[in-house]
Amino acid sequence: VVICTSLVNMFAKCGNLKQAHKVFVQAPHPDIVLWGAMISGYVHQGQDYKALELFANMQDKGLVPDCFTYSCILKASGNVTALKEGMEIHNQIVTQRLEWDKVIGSTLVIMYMKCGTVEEACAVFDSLPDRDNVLWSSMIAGYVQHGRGVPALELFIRAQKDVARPDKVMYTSAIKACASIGDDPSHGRLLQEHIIRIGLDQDEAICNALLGMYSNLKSLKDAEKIFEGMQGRSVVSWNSMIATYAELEHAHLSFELFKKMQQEGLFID
RNA sequence: AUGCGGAGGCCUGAUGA
Repeated sequence: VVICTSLVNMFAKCGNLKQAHKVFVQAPHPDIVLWGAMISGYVHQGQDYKALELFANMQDKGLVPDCFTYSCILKASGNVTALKEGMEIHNQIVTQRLEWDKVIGSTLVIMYMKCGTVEEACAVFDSLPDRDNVLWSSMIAGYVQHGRGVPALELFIRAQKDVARPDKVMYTSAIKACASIGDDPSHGRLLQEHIIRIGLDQDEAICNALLGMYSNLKSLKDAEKIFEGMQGRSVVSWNSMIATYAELEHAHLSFELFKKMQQEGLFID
């Protein structure tokens, strides 16, 4: 069954769900890990309803979910905004006393945020004693998605004091928060200065996020500065800059950059 | 024993509200 689990995982992650399922149904002595691999596979491939269905089947067979299965299924519930199912699963988690698990905690927050229930997400967040980078950034990103940039930034400030070392993802979440705050670039500039100070200013994801931020803030000059200051520009950065020109009504510059991109021999997708 | 089968947050983009 261990080998089969590994095979299910491999086939599913490669996108071959048929083959994964075939191994899954033939596996001897199916256990919770095997089911977890299959459920995870469906979620990975965006088949969230299939995953929920499988989760129900698993419980009908008398198998008790563990942290891994719960985190997968909460992700699936969030993806399809199945709030009712998500809350039922949450209750079940509490009865099993697994609600303090780190991964469970952040997937609960993500699920509630995706379902539009910010209050529920906050309640979970507040109840957790240990908050890591993932939890904080999930929370910040959730607020941003609901257009609440100011509270998102306030969270970021708290997060910086709470966490040992804020990581890249946390900074990109904070950048997005700044981007979502109207047309006021001051927060964004301060954050950028900080990012330069800690030496993260050549990280590609960070640069792309900053570029996008200045684009949102309609500050073309700043966006160009970021783009030009980048060492390794990927297709993403080019697309970002081209889109920025287009959005800020510089169709000509947008096209010029597109041509330049082709000259540099980059793949256009 | 944070290792030896499965789990969590991040970068641009599509004709449109």
